[in-house]
Amino acid sequence: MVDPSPIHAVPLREHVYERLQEMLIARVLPPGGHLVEERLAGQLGVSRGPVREALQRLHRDGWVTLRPRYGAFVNQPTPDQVTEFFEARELLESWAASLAAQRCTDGDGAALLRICDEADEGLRTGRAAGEMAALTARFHTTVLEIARNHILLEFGRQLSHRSRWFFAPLVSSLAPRAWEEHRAVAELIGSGRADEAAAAMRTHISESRDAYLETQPVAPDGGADAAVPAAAVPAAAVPAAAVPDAAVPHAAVPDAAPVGAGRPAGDALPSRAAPT
Amino acid sequence: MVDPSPIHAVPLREHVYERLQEMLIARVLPPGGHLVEERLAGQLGVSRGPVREALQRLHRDGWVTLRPRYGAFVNQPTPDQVTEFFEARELLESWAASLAAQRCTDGDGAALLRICDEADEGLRTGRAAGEMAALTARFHTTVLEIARNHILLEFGRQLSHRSRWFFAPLVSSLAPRAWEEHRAVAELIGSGRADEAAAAMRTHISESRDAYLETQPVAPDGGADAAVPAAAVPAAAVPAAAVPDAAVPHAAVPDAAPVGAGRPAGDALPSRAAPT
DNA sequence: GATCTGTCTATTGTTTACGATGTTGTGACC
DNA sequence: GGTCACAACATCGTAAACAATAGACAGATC
Repeated sequence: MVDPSPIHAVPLREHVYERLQEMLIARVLPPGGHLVEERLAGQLGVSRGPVREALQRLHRDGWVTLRPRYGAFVNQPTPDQVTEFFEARELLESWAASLAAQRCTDGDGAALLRICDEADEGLRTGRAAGEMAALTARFHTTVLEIARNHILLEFGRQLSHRSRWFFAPLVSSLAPRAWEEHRAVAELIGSGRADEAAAAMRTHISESRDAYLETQPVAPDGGADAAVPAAAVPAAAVPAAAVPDAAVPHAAVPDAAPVGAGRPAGDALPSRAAPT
Repeated sequence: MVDPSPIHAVPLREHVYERLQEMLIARVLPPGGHLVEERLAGQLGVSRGPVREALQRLHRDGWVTLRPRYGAFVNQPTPDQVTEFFEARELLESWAASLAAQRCTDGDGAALLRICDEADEGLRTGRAAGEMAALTARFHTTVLEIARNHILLEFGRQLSHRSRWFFAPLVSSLAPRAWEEHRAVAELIGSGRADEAAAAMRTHISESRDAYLETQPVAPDGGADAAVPAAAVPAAAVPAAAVPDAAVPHAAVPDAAPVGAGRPAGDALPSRAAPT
């Protein structure tokens, strides 16, 4: 079962973690679904060890719930979680914008604007939604990097991933507006106007939250309720959308290609968004 | 070798994680030291599995550095890390104080003040430094809880633990002053004055940083994790540039009592500080 | 003497197998 | 209908083994 390609520069658990993240974002692993170590291990072509470790990290990062002796279940955002998520983002990122404005070099500012340019180009040419989402993630991560605080960066990265998860079904709908706001933030950061940059970022995230809440009905809190009304869900697919959270004892999970199946480093996965 | 007590409500890795944290705070595992899975497993009376998982979590929480095929090394705070740490704390906790002031119930306010009372009592009677540190942690965690944002709470908890680690050697010296400030914050939160509470908390943490820097000489830079080159290169992997240099290849680590040796739940460890 | 090279050792990364334990759901029974 | 025993399932932990590799060390070469 050892895969023939000898390149294992990074531990398997990392690959598994990323693969599972992709599957969660793509809703291949639907909210409420039960993640069984052995089944995942079989699907990914590894043993249970790395899967266990990846699941624990997914748990710490808020993707799944680990019930001590029973298993891992895919989280689905409750209204409270959505509120808290955007609140945290608003805090962290507006502060990051402020710090970034104070610590921004010419190169940093240029890098931010380059991302905006690339996004504009992408919007004109109608690039894939996944790529645009990756660009968005890169913009926000870059702001965090310019702020030059590794703790903040780490926290922000966690939030950024979850953001991709939330927005996966409707990512394209709000892109043009968002990128106007991104550019405004970038210019304020580049010119060192800290307070204005922070305010702009706060507004941006606040609007992004409103857009999310208008478009995306959140699951009712308690969880006993099944059948999320698929009404307002845009045509953006969502394969197994209405999943009853409680009681999906054996949610059938489609197969997936084994991990680490020979591929040196580039790892041509559909969307590799998390930058750096 | 199976431990005779049958009560394993929580996974062993949790116990191991907490035990290792204690050992790190107590400097039983000294900064720069090499943590060898098998040795720790032997010392704690468990197998390698739970130790691996605990080490990975310690890595993710910033306690140790994990070098892919070589091992786990205890971090030691560099000046930059100290700066970033207090910066992050100042942000998170002042924000939390503001939110807490807006969302504080009568019971919440009373709980905060009760902690302050207990601390005053402890200061008068000269209670152990470890207990006072635990009280401090509890105060800050309680503020985060009153803010009612689980993401913020989780981030704050991570910072709080590291705080105990930083301050372990000098925890008693700044206690009385700190508790005056704590009480001031508590009263502002209790009376709902958000902006003032935030400012007070910011001041408190800022002073706490100054006290730390005056007393504690920080190690010269070049320590733990790699330096992120901020923006510019999005794809570059940057595999841990600056190595721990300190080079304590086989730091002798004293023995420790096995984990989970009997004891149902109360777990009478010397200082059980992390509240909830 | 300094540098390069090859070997050796220690430790991690991963797999496999097994037993113990806790959770959940089910069906018998009252 | 409600309660209890039981079986199925999945995790949790242990143990043992092996491959791969990073680092240390000794030896050869310049």
